Amino acid sequence: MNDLLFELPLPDHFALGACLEYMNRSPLECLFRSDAEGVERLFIVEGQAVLIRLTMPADRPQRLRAALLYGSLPGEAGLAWLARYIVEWFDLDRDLAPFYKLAAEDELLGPLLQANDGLRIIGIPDLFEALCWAILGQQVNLAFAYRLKERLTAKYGQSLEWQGHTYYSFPEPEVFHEVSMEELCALQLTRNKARTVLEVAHLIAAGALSREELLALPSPAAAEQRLLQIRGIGPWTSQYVRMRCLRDATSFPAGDVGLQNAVKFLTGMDRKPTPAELVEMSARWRGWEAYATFYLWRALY
DNA sequence: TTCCAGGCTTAAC
DNA sequence: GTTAAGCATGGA
Repeated sequence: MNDLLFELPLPDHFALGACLEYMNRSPLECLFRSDAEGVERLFIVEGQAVLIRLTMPADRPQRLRAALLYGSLPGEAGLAWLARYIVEWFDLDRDLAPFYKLAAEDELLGPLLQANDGLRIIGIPDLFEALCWAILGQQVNLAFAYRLKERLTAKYGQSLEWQGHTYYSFPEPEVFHEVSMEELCALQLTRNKARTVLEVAHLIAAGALSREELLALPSPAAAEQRLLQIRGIGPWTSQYVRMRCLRDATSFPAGDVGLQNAVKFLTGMDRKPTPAELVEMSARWRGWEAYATFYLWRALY
């Protein structure tokens, strides 16, 4: 089966190849499977497992093609949901021209722009997944964060075997209703991570927290404040979620150690810049701080 | 063994 | 409001 589902028009300054290079950065990623030409992901659409592959068709290079590898054809609403997810995933609605104009003149970003031409911030459209990924990534190295996500996903998510590979979808928050801290700690989550994941799962499952609600707040800063009210969610996590889920291009995780290391490496400083120094530096990227961050991260891999 | 990793909370100033 | 210490875990 390889049915065309739909094709999405692509904006300027988009290159699937550059996005895939980012997505291929870790072999430990469990929520999609990517290669040099495309990416495959398992979705649960209207309760049905649907395995999708995204590519750029050679005959229509300005389009992103979604093909159905396995599962039943979703209905109209399901297809619209999928298309919206993909737009959010690759940030296709954004006009990147202003960022490219600004970054081309920038000492640090200029070279990164060329090396990653057409890269967009790869989003995490689902709020629960985004929060969990940020929580799991707090204060641990990325390899370990990927292992934690894989364990959480394998234990509580849905999966599909197809052509010798196992595809996973991230667990729904409702699944954690009866899950205990001890159960999550057995997966090597610290108590703080376990407690925060459960708290977030309960809030979302109860309807007390949602992406729509956060986006409806008067400002991204208000959304950040709402997230900060949750115990276990600090500045880094809320800024990270603003950046990768809420799609706020001005979010700037100045406390991020990866960002600090990238700037140290690119500037040749003999120490990591402080968060205050990074904030000061980010003035020249105003309006595009999140994109600057995402491109700077690329200097590390 | 020590230090670091895409931090957070709490307590003290 | 700012800073310091404690926390917990794997990787190099």
